[in-house]
Amino acid sequence: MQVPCADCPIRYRAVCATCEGGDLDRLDATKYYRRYQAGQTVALSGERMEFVASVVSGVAGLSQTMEDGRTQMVGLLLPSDFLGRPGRAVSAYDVTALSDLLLCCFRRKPFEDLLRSNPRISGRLLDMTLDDLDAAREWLLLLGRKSAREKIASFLVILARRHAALHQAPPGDGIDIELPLTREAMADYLGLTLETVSRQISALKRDGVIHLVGKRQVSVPDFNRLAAESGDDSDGGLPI
Amino acid sequence: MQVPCADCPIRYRAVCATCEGGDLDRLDATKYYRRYQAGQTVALSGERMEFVASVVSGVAGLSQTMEDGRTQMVGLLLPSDFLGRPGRAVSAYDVTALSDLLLCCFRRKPFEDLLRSNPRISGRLLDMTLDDLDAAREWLLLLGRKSAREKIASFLVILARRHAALHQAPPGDGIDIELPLTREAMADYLGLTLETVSRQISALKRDGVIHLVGKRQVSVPDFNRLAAESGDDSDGGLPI
DNA sequence: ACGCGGCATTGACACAGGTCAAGACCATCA
DNA sequence: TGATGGTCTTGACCTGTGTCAATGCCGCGT
Repeated sequence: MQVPCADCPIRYRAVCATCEGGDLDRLDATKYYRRYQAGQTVALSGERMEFVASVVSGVAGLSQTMEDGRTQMVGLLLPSDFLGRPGRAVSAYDVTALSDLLLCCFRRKPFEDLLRSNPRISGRLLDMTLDDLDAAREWLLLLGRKSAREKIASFLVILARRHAALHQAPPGDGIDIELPLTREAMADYLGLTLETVSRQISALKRDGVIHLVGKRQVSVPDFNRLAAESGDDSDGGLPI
Repeated sequence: MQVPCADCPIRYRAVCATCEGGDLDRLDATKYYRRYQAGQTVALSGERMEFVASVVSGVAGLSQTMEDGRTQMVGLLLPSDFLGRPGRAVSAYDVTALSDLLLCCFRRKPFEDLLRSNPRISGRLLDMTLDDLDAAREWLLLLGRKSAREKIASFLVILARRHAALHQAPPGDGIDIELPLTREAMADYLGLTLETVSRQISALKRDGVIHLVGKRQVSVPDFNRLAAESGDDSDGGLPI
């Protein structure tokens, strides 16, 4: 049931991207897959997690919850993203499968050994972590300063960009974006309530910025228009 | 004018923490200091930065600005924190000295060589980056879900914790916290306006949670009370 | 001693987004 | 075919925080 690393869909974007030959064989030998259904819990904050993993397909969310129940999603893991912190077995977040999810897992110990012995992998992980940090900081701007409408537009832009990055094609007009999250999960991610998410999506639709196909798919007639609604610098940062 | 690494105040917390003997000599030989006055710009978003650095003393802020001028601080660099991204010379953020600032700098090239050749340093940097990521994610919760009052309290708690961590003593009652930021900088960091910051500080004072000594120093009669106001889990996460 | 400029505080008011509540839509299952 | 439960939408109202404006505080230079 396992795909050989050489044929893996995330081969060139995941932690293993820079591996070759022997290293890849080694990973191939120790990896194992895990599947989760939408809604299932992958790990709980404060509990041990015996593995680290790459997301092969599907979407996972990292979230934090306050004592009174308020919750904020603090990370969205899409295919090729890395889950878990080497050197710290206790999860700092609740990890949930937001859609059906396939993980490519490595037990901690062998993976940490590999990290220590192989600068290719540790370098790649450092780079991915720095990217995560940049993404988190972009999210700080979104949560701290953007209006609800801008938040929704930004979120759609990010989904489109990520989708495009994985398929190596720039996001253009007329693309369809699949929303892998419920309105509630979007609200958790965007620091809003689900009602506000719903209202703003309706407003963007009313204004012709997006069209809805069913409830979970949006099509974007004019990508630049959407990008403009997001409030970000139009020049759009670094190409990835 | 340079302190030898062996006597450096941030010796055991900075990127260089895990270095010894020859490595330390090598760093000692290539490092150089830079000083900035409060308010000075260290780097601008989109411009090249020729060095990476550790903060020796003082406070620096990373911030992002939207086209219409809204700004959000996305990182606060305190003594021992690392500034700059190895492998990417163009700064993604505006970097400002929030107080008088002393940086211990390394030119990019030699530092990147060292990173490649020395797993001690690259491992330490990975660990620090993962800590930064965790800190950023805590900040996401703060920006997305906390009330203005909780934001202020959380900020004070963090300053107290960081101060304590550097001096290896847990934050107790009766401590004084020096605010190294103007109300405006605090507002930028907390996703508020300076007026709201001012009002909430006044409210915390009125309620006896804090006392003000001048405008820039707060004393905390009951640390647990303050921590409770922050809305965080009381058990307070991992000890550092 | 005085006036100036930067910071901070406080008040009055407006408004974006939260809260509460009612219903619509739609797939599933008896 | 209708009942059920999950998801989403929409409306009416409320509240926390932003906005705008006035004033206070304090260190500094002359």
